[in-house]
Amino acid sequence: MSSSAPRVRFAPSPTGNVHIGNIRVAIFNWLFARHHGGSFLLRVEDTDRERSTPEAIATLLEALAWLGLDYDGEAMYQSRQLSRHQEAVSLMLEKKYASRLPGGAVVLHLDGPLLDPSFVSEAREEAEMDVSRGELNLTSRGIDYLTKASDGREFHNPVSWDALPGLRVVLASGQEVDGAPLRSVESGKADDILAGKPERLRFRRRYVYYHDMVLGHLEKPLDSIRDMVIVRSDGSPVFHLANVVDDINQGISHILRGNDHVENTYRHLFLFRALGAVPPRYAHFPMIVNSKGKPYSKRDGDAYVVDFRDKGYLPQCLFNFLALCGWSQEEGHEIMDRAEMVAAFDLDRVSASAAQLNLEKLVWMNGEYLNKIPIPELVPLVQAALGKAGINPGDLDPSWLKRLVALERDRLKTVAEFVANTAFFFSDQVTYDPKAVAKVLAKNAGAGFKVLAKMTAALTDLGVWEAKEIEEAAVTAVAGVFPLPEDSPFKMGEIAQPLRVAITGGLVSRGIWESLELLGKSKTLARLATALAQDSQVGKPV
RNA sequence: GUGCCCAUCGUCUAGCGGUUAGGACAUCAGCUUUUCAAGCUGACGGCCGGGGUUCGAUUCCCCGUGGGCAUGCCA
Repeated sequence: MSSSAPRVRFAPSPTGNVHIGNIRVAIFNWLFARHHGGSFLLRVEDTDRERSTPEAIATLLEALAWLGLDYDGEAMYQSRQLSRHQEAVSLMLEKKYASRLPGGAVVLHLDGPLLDPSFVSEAREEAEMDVSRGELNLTSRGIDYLTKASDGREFHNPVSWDALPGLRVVLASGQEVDGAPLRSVESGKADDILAGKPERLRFRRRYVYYHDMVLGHLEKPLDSIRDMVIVRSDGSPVFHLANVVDDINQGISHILRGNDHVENTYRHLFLFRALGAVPPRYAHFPMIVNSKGKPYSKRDGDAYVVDFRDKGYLPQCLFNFLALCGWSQEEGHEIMDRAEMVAAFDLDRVSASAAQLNLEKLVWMNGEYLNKIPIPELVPLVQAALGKAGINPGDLDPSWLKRLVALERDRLKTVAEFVANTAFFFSDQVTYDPKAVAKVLAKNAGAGFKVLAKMTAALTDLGVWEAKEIEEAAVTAVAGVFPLPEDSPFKMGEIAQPLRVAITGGLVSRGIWESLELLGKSKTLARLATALAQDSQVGKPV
């Protein structure tokens, strides 16, 4: 094991949308590299010509940049590595590790010298294989037997002789015979055995194994791993080949990826061996599943990185949240900036079980981030969100917008929410919530309307249009005194709420006096008039 | 069919043989309040089942069960 700085990579295939499960893998790779002072490389696996468009690649790079996942050096493009892939195939063909099938495809045989003791065990315990469900055929390198699944599908199971040490065959008669003659068909004894209808094969099991930095010691019976096609009939390299060759060429020391690749690992080990390379160390992360506990599919639209951006989540928050999906600290620290995460990141603390996204917690966390973000940082985000909502931020007075952002920020959960919360500032067409009108204005024979009527004159005459003055004028006009005494027949809610409904149309907003100040005198008065005009509607549904 | 992986409150998780099983989000209640929130305080809520091993299992082993993945000339 080398003690030099690790080199890890993120190797997505650009499909036009970056899934959060993938981006979390990128985050873990990035964290691992930065924690150890290593390199985080990017490899774009763009061999799927149809899906790998320049736009798809741009989307990918944009997502990485948005989350601050800076990669070291130039990105490698898999589609440009074809000659390297071909060289690798020639080498394996030449060394007889692989052979060309009649159709032109190339297959790597997991037997012979490739069974390196560093990842393939010696024969161990006795094992048995049921071959009674289908026919048993002999091949040049081993056997091939058929199995049938309950749904009727048939599976070919080619197994090399090397995977069946000490082979014995149990015949239909119950008799157990030496399986060695099967290897030398010429002896004629193989026919005898096959004629005896083999039911079970007995042998001593060998295992392919490796140490996973998350899952621990992992192994899989050699007889359950099939030879692998590395080049298709049309001459193109398959994923496994390209992936491994590129990893070798990029000098990757640690492969950190999703759980769904565990099975591939057992086979990739052979590829590294066949190419004379030392395999990297591996770590496999659990998957992220949807609210039903199932893996995200293309239909779970919520799961794309851009969706989270569009919904108004902060990149630093999504980064933090995703990092916490499967990784945790013993002390339970959750809100962490990048430096803290880099310092604390440790594969030993990565969970092995699947994580379901707790979207409500993401909203909460985004609020935590938003409440602390400096105003100057939030303003541009708000401007973008407003722009998307059809409000030209260029038309707004910058200092006014700054004050509005300051007013909103403390309780904001997402940037997108800002637009909804402040809609009444940007449109004179106030939409009255019927329930709010009924509850606050119309109730008690229009008590709310009366309150509005009382304060209208006072506000009209008000000279200094600032929150404090507005409050004083309004309260005095309604209650006759200011500040409101404890024993006043008026509650603050009875004064503020009608005003809030009149101005915003609803029951919820930030501080009403501050809101009025920002809205301005003339608009405030205009809305009071509009609201008062609804008085004739009392008793009717609005 | 075969193989591999996983399993603690509703969700994310801490726990690495002995704990009143801890925290966060959500929920509920109380306080506070200028509505709604926020905030504060508290409550509710969990070791998938069965066998072992052990003086003692959430923890270790085995068997189930459930979920996921693989078994592609997809990536």
